[in-house]
Amino acid sequence: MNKKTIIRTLEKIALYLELRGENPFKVSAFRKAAAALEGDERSLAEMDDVTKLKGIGKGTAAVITELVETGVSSVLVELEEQTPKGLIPLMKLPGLGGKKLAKLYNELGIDSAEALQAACEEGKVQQLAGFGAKTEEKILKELANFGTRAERLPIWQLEPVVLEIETLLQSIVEVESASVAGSFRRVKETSKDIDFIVATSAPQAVREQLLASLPVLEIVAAGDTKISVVLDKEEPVSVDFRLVTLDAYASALHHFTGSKDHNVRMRQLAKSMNQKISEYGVEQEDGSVVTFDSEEAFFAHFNLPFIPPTVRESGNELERLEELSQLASRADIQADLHMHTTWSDGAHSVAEMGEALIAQGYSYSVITDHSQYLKVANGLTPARLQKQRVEIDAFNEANGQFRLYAGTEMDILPDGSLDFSDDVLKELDFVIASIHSSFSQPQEQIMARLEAAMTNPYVHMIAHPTGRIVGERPGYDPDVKTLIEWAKAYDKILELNANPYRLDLAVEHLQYAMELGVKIAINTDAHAIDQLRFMDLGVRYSQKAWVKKELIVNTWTKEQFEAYIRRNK
DNA sequence: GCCGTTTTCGGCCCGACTGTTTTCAGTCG
Repeated sequence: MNKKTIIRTLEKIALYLELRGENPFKVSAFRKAAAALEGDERSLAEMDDVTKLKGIGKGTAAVITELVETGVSSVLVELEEQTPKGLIPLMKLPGLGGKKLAKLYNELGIDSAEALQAACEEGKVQQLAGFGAKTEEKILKELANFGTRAERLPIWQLEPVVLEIETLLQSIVEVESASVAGSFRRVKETSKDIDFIVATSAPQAVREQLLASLPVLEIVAAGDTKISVVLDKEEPVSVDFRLVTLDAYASALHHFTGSKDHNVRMRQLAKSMNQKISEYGVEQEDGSVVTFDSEEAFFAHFNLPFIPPTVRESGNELERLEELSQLASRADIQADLHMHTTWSDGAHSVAEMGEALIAQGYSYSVITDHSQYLKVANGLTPARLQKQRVEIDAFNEANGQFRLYAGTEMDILPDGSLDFSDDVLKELDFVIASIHSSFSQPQEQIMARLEAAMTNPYVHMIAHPTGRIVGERPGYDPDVKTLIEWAKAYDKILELNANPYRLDLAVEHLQYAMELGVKIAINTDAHAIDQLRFMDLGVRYSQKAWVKKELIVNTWTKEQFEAYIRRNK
């Protein structure tokens, strides 16, 4: 019995209890037990006594033991027998929770979406106590687009929307301060909606301008402090705005950045100090409310260092405070080691990219256009590579301290050979190897290709090591653990590709890379100047895996970097 | 259901919004 199955079973039990209208604290006890298991890195076999974990007691431990010994949970089986299957998906219908669904089932026998629709159309629902005509109408409306809207959207779909809204907020004079919050600010790979915190003393004016300027598909709620809309984008995007006064801004930003578990931990901490955290500030024992100029000041109030949004997840981050200073921030980044120009499939010239890199504040970077195999991307032959080098040299002569290195993003071919000979590679400053073809090969073949790159003395880095697209495709299925072990053995760099389509390596793999002390490079893979902005996203994503600054190659100085790239020459 | 240096009962993070209510329950984040 694996741990994941046990975690899922506990969560299922919680869901069923919720559907029966059970005590919410009992429901959350099962979820907490699941979270406690998930948050512990040990395997089940390594734990001698699960009840030692905080959140697991007699009841949940009995479920776990039974699962380990028999493979089934009698508690869950019984719940499943007593609850109609059709009710489960209805939990996702906005506005309906366990209590209401329990009532609909108990009093009207509603056990499916179809039955619910029929009951609403017959006007039976509005006759129930606690329900009314509006509820019935809302249920019908939600049933109409039930299942048609994506539950969570990938970060690359949300990022441009966030940029657009940020620009709009900056143009509204009544907005004193504003920031995105929620899971997007924590750089989660997918989000259910986008949250914004807006400081203003004129909420009505801000509300009017937002509603007038945004492509609103639907207004879900529009109160004095909260506006909730669905925007008309490729996929409908839910956006929440919280309007607060400037003195409550830092507290609200913290509160709505979450995560939920992080907030719970913070509130418990406050409570132990006889204080109370709300989104408006921190209430003291005497009833007065302290507010803060910044999130830094908020954390300092509890004698904590600033905890970056990206690590505010399980609550365990409060146990890892001493590691926070080892995390990288955007200001630590000296270089971007992977990008394209008009020589292959990029939108800007070498000189234009160079200027933009200097404007980013970098002290060096590498131009890495595609290699000859990738014809669709106008990949470079050895001859064109030489011509490009002349252009790069000219740029360097004209630009003093900043150094642009000549590199390549070389394809690893389907047959396991590399796209350039060693004679070509050794002339280059920096060699990236990557896979862009034959994704569906069996794992052994993919690994043989990667091994060819790993063992070549002139290759420095493997780019986007799994080829995944966030929320779209899993990639080419390498044995990532082995790949990371090779990177350690052959002293190669693995990329954290910062493009929101990729975020590759993913957090779980970065964590293993950290265990082994493998070097990581955070690169934008920019095909145009405006994509250089993804560096910030990549750096913050690295924080989620607690990647150490010293292992991030592009935080190194130019001299350190040169020492590494010349090591085999 | 879980937890405990206010410890075996009584609380469990907190507040906004909505719709249903004449003071609150349910849902959501």
